[in-house]
Amino acid sequence: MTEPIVTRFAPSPTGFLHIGGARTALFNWLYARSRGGRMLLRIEDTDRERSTKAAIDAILEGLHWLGLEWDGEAVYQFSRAARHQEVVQELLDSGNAYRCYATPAELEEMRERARAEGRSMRYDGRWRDRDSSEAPAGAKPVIRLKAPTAGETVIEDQVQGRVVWQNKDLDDLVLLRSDGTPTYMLAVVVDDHDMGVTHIIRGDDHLTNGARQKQIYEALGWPIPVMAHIPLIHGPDGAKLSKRHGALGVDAYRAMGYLPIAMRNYLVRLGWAHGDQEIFSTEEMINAFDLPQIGRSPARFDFAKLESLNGHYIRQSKDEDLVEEIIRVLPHIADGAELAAKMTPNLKAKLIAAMPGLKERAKTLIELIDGARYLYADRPLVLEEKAGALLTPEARKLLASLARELATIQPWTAEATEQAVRTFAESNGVKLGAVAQPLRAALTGRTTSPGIFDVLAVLGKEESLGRLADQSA
RNA sequence: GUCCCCAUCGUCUAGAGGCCUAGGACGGCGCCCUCUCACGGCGCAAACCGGGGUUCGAAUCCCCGUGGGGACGCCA
Repeated sequence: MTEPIVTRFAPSPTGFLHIGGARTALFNWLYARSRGGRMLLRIEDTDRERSTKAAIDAILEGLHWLGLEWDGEAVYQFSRAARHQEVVQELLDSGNAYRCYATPAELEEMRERARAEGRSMRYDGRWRDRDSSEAPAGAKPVIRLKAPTAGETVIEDQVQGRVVWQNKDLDDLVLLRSDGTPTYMLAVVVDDHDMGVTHIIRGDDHLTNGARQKQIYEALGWPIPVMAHIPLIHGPDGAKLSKRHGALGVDAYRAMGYLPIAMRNYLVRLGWAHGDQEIFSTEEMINAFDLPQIGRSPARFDFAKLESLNGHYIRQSKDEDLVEEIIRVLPHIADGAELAAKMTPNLKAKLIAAMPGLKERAKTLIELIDGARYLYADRPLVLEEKAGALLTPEARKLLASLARELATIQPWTAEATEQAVRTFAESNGVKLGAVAQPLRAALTGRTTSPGIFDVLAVLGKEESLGRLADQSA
């Protein structure tokens, strides 16, 4: 038997869980689930200045919402500082690390000069072979890795393939800051090792870090995890994702009315494909997912496709489930409280009854809520501009006489009302649309509602006639 | 500047030397369905970045160019 797979998602809580992070989490989750392994969660909060509780909560909640559950307790990196320092001492003892007394100003000047002379801006190793006794009195050193200066560092990446760096191009990175706290580069290696992580799947902005981290693993004599660096997601314009396009927190996508299952389906197809298949159930995704099939070029974020997928899943959802989703999203959207306050069992039943007619034409939960407005809006109904235009004096007269016709209908069904309206239009010598459209406007206040016969059925005889009376008076 | 990665329709992608007059999906356009809007059905337009090789044969392999992207912090 092969060893169990352990993946991890390791966000830094300096902001919300953005779309790229969500995809990274999804890939880690899928990989672990597909091989019967585990996905761990580690919060990289060693930057005390920028890490916030709010960001941690947003990340945790975002993962929950997306249905990406991790295994075990979340690990907080900051709490492991003592262990990190212990490992650095080991490195110091084995001669794989050294104290560097160069000041920030000195380093800044060094980079400045390198830039001016067109050389790479690496640390030049000025304290690599100097003794601490040469240090200025009272100076607090950083600890740097004594990285190899010759040969090469190679990563056999599951996505990128074999990537080679000349060691002379890699400098001696800082392991411990002058205040004694560990840097990200060191903490990641120690934590991944201690947590038993076997596969590191992360954004390809970490590819160079991968090489540097491999040097730390080698200095420590630890086994190196399998790495997979996935391409970043770009905005519609091909540039780095900014707030303007897709770099919103996942909570923003929830607020826009997207379903978790649609998000997962959209995200998994960004940079990954399984033949021509577009729609994946979660189970299918898990079964088909693999690292080498991930493309190496960055993908652009496309709202239109996300929306199309979301529409697909809305249409496919059960009516009851959709109403539950609506209720669940209410606290997260503007004006949601208003509807939430009106959510009686009666309204809920009406919403469920209206779903079949509504879900065919909604791409988001928001559109669904909007389309159902005729069920919960205060009366008198406020008409949309276009709807108002439809209710000409002639149309109102027509509707008034239609109301008298409808009042005689015996079993109030969609079929019966349709028959009555058609007959009415015919006997008045007008097209069905000439009656149906003003009727929709009068009953729903809008022009693009569901089929008017569905509306009549859902509202019921009494309410339908009441509203007709309101608008045709 | 140095190092690294990438390059098929507008977008996501299929394609692992002949199956490609390059396939699917989203978007666009047209037609059908139809009480509106959608859904659904049918159809159309739309791509192998450029140049050299290798080969009987290249979207697929190699090199160069060009164009994108990422990394070069006592941030993560």
